Amino acid sequence: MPHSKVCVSDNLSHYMPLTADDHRLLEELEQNPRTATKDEVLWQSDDVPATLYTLRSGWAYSLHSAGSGNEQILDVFLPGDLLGIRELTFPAYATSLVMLTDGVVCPFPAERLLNIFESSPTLTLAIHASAARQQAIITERLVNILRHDARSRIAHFMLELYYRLKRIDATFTHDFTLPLSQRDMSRLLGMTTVHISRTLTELEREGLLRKTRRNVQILDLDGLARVVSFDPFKITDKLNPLFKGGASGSWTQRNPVSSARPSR
Amino acid sequence: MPHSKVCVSDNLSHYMPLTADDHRLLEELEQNPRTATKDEVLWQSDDVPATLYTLRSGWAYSLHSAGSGNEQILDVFLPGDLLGIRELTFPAYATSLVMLTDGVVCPFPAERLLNIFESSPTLTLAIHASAARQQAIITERLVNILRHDARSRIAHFMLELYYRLKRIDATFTHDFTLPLSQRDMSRLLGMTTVHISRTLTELEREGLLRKTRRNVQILDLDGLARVVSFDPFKITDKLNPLFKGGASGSWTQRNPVSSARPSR
DNA sequence: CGTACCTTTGACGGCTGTCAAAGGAAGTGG
DNA sequence: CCACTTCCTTTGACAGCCGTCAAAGGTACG
Repeated sequence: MPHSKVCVSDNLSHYMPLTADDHRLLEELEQNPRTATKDEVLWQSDDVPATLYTLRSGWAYSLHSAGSGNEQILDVFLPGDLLGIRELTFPAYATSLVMLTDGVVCPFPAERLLNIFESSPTLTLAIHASAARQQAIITERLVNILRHDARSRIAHFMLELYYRLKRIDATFTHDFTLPLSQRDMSRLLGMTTVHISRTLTELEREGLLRKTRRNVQILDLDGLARVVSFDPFKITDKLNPLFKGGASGSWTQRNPVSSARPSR
Repeated sequence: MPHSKVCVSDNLSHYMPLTADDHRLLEELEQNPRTATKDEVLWQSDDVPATLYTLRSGWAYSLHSAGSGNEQILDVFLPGDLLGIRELTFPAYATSLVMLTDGVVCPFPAERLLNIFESSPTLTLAIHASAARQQAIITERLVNILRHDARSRIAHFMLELYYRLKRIDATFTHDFTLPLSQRDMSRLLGMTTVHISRTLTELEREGLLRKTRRNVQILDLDGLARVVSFDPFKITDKLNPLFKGGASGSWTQRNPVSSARPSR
């Protein structure tokens, strides 16, 4: 297993302190863990969203298919992520969800999430903060893709993963498992596998990054950051100070704005 | 004024029936309308999100800036849209919001939205459905950009606008005002203005589309749809049948799943 | 040990960016 | 109403990044 187990509580408590009740509500979501095998499809395009998942261990991705051979990976999900919120309100999924490695997922009915919305404003806010970060990751990646060349695209994605993994894994180093093939990366970054290969070779020749079949070594973090400015603040755990201390009750009495974004 | 006034009630009631109380809550958001002039900046990157807006009339866009001359337009907002939800939970905006035309906006404090979340589950759901569609528009556009050439990018964007405008404007025809310059389109679609110009000329020569300085004529809707398959269902007003009839109360008793997505 | 998939490398072509220049449209001030 | 400025649009020449096609070697798995 590439990474240890992370539960949704661990993830959401990054955003704000959760009460014992909140933790209990989240544990209820994870009462039915089951193993999932690499390449297993948790849902497909056109399915009606009814079951959500938490990802306890392993990696997964969402795949947007349009015509034959025209596939785009949208999300890469890591342990602790909540799967399916983005498309919950639609009458049909626009993407499929596929396991990238073996792992453990916890399916739960969508209604349970709605019960949380009714019973805990704090958890509701934390879940929406989490969903907003998932969207921000996509947005940052795709903005970068639109405006930079192959070298920058790959550097940006590696920095994204670096910061996301460091957040969930205390034992994390600059040498980590990456269960994505070059074909996966091509479908994520909008390039051909041929060009992915060429560019990885170039990055290694420059001493920035070394990718083997299932590992990545970040050789020069600052060098990568010079290639492309990835701003980890864009997917920060920090909340809008309006919401400091959680949501319930005191929404109308505004908290003092203790710290705006530190100027860079 | 390019388009008539549309209020948030009109927008959100597309998703589900709203009660009189819901309409009243939404009207409270729009108690302070004010005019906004073209190029006016409603917020900037790094501001702390505290005030949200509804867009009553006129167009606006959100702009992601990274370094000098490196700007990307993320959203194009039309009358009736709610501005700022996407970044509400972040400690700082990642984008600026700029008026594309003169218009009328209604600022309201973020706390008011949170009060809605507490008092109306139905409205909460409608607002999140709306936010999810805003995200889906970005996702569809950027997936298309990654996988298609300039002709398809422009065709896709025009079809997106066509369906979005038809939704809010009953008097809408195939000949409509488009307050976007070619420079704006270049920042939206990730191309240079030079290539936008070339490609528009090509599309007109093919009899698909004619763009003048501030108008667009869709000459051949089916022809455009053959260039790139834009699927209006991906940004549909239809809700997940789980939520039919609104949110309150009956969440735990699942409604019968009346109709899955019609097969195409 | 054989098969399927992944990765690497080379040659070639095309789409799109860059650079440059000129014409047109809109707004401003006299 | 007319100069003047500024921004937008168009067109051409050229270069470069990246896709396509092809083939070969490597790795994992049964």
